[in-house]
Amino acid sequence: MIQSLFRRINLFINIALFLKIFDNFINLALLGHLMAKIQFYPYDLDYKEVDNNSVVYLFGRSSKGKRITVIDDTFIPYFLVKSKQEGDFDNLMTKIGKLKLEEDQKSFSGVEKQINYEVLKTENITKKSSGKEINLIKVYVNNYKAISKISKIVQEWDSIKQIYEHDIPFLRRYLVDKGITPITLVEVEGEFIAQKSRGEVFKAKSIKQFSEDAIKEPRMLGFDIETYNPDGKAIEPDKYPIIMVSFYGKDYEKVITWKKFKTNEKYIEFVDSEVELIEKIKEVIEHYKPEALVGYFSDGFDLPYIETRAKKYKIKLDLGLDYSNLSINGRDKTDAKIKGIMHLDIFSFIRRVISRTMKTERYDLSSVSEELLGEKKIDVDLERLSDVWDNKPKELEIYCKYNLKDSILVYNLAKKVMPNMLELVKIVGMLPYKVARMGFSQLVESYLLNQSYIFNELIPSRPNHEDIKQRRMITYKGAFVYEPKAGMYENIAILDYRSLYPTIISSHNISPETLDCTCCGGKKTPDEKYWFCEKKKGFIPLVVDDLITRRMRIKEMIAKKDKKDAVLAARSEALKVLANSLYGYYGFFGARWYCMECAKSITAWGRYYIHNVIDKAEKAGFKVIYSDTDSVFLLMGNLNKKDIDKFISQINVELPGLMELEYEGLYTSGIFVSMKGKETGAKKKYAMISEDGTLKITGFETVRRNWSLVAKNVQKKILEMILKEKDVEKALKYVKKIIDELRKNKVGIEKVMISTQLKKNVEDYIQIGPHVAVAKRMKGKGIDVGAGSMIRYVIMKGKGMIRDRARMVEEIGNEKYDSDYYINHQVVPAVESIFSVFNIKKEDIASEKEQSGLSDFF
DNA sequence: CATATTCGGGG
DNA sequence: GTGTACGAATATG
Repeated sequence: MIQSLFRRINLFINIALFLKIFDNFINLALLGHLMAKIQFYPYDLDYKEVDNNSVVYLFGRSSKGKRITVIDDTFIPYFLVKSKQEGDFDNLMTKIGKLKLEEDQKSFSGVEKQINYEVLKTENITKKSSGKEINLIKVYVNNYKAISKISKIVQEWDSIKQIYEHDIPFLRRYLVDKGITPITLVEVEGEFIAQKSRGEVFKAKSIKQFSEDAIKEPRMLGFDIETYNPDGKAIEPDKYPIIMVSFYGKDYEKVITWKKFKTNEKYIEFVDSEVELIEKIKEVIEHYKPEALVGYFSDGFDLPYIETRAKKYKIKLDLGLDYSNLSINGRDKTDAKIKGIMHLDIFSFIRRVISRTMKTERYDLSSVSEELLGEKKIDVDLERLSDVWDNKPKELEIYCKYNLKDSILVYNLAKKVMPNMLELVKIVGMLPYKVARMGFSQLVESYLLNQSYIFNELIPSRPNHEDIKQRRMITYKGAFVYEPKAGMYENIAILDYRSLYPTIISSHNISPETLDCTCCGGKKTPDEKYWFCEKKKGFIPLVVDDLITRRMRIKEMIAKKDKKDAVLAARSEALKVLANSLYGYYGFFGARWYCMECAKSITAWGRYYIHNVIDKAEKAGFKVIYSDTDSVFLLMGNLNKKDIDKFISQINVELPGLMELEYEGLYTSGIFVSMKGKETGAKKKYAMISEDGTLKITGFETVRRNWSLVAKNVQKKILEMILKEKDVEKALKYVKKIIDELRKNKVGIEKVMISTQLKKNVEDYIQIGPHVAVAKRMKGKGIDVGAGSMIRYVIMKGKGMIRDRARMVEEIGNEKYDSDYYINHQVVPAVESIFSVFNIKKEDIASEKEQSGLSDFF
């Protein structure tokens, strides 16, 4: 019955498709093969080999707002060759020009197909390399696969020094050489053709960038699935079905589920089975026509899950604009692609790019939404979902709400970070789909590839495995961190260097080709034996200069506006991120422009400049209490803001180029704690309170998962009491009160519960921790737990090892939790380093007696 | 203490 | 994607 229904639906789709093609034919007839000129915003690209040719497909929005696929087969791939002797060029070019390879390839049907790889033509060109103009042979080949095939042969010849630019990703090469920036307006000449596709298809004769005008508000659709997942176990798409899916877009909200219950919610739609639910997913995407499909961890969860389920039912997920299937790539399934639709996993982008400006330590949808949108997920007990699904469908409505809310959050997050993503796309010139998944090193490299073409710089090759292995072993001295003296301080001014490393690269001309130049013996790097050219600006310093000055211009524009401009702010942020990443890129083992000497020199100069400020600050009468990389913490003492300003300008006159020391702010008080069991102050662990009363906590592990809530809360509370109210006595009393409540078992179970995730199956553990012991017992009771299960347990009173006293919350009954454990292993360790600053020992914190001589401590 | 593994995110 | 994330944190030898 259902089968025949599907056949009917399929037939219907096929008829619709036929009509569409027919419609295109009519268009074609009307056009009469007339060449047309159109403009569109490409937002996704793909390439294929057709008849031994490399063909590029550009998917985008036409200037009329419709979906369009532009086919371009005019680009000829190439690589570069450097010969050993320049005199031999003509002979060599002729020899290379004759290269041709044939290869038989078996196709699906077993028919052998012949593939040709051949050199189409050769050219003599020049490029800059290591600061010099060099002559190269540009070898054009018939398709992109031929690059690796033919370059490998050429590389072996005696007359060849080296091959270059044979390892540039094809689409990257295409975009750079054609001068096309994704998402901005591109002009194409050609004609509309009939081809199976969602939207129009246009065959290009020529293509060029038209303007910097960028696509406005991509049409987005947020989505999220819920799956049947008994016992909160590791996720198993092979075993359990998808039970719900939600979508949220502009004027669109929907939840689809296949268990019926009574509801008045209009957004809930019922189907009869998981099969129908998957078909419905396809239908929604077909009708909504999103340009961007956005999910949260959808690369690693939603889309792979949907794909696995669809495969089980033999449903084709031909969602691409060209009806190609959804493809899940990457060893760890971390890349889900739909051709012609930007699938954006917003989690990936936020964690990689946005995270550096965020406070949250966890990147789950709820924490991220709370920080960026000011709202959380709906709080439901997901562990019950499978039970409700089986036994109490009446209660499913709240789960539908929960499901929809996730899509709403994802949609709003995507909207929020879209300016950042699109600005990065424009600057680095890479596709949104890619940018959303790139780390800093890749973003930087993408930008450098673009800039190389503009500056006519030869692109260095990727390192091979051996290089990477060696590079990984190299370590070098990093930034300077001052060892603070533990204690509480008042009136602290923080000064820092604005963009320290980028301005060092620029001011000291730190670049691979300016390193140890032969034209001038420049100033030697402190602590090192290198120097950098003082006559000719290097490629990367030029790029950094450009990034810094562009950002300054944008900041001026922002200052002139009275309203907050999200796009300008995003552009400024993107430029800053790229400039800041160049230092790390020099030292990154996978980098094309890897330069360990450069990275070393940057940190060496950094140490030099920060020491310089420390020394001069002390001479000027400030007491330095802390310093890390690019910042110094000064005690104001008898000095005031004017003295600070004077000091800063005194430093700044002497700084070269774009380097600048800035005033970060004044903090009314701050606390530095000592290292565990040691006298010395801990680096990177302090808490400060600024003039406006905001608390800044750095390095304290207040947010770690396997701490009980009571310990986390106490730590934060007492930092506030000490810094805000400057009342150590109150803080101590507070801790004692909590300890007393623990002793009397008055603190609620939810606050002493500890959550730890099982990393593997219970049987596989050799070391039995408390959470494993609990899991074992759960198994004994027939509760199915395994790798991935979150075990929540409480340590109970009694004798013996801690693991034998761990109980799951449901087991507790009238028993009491072990107060001593929570006092001595949770609360006291969380606060002892803070109190030891005031000479209060842990015995004093935990002692049952009311502290008699508290005043002794002050 | 060095090396191997696993985790995140998702239900 | 001219392919095979990544960097931190934890577990094991």
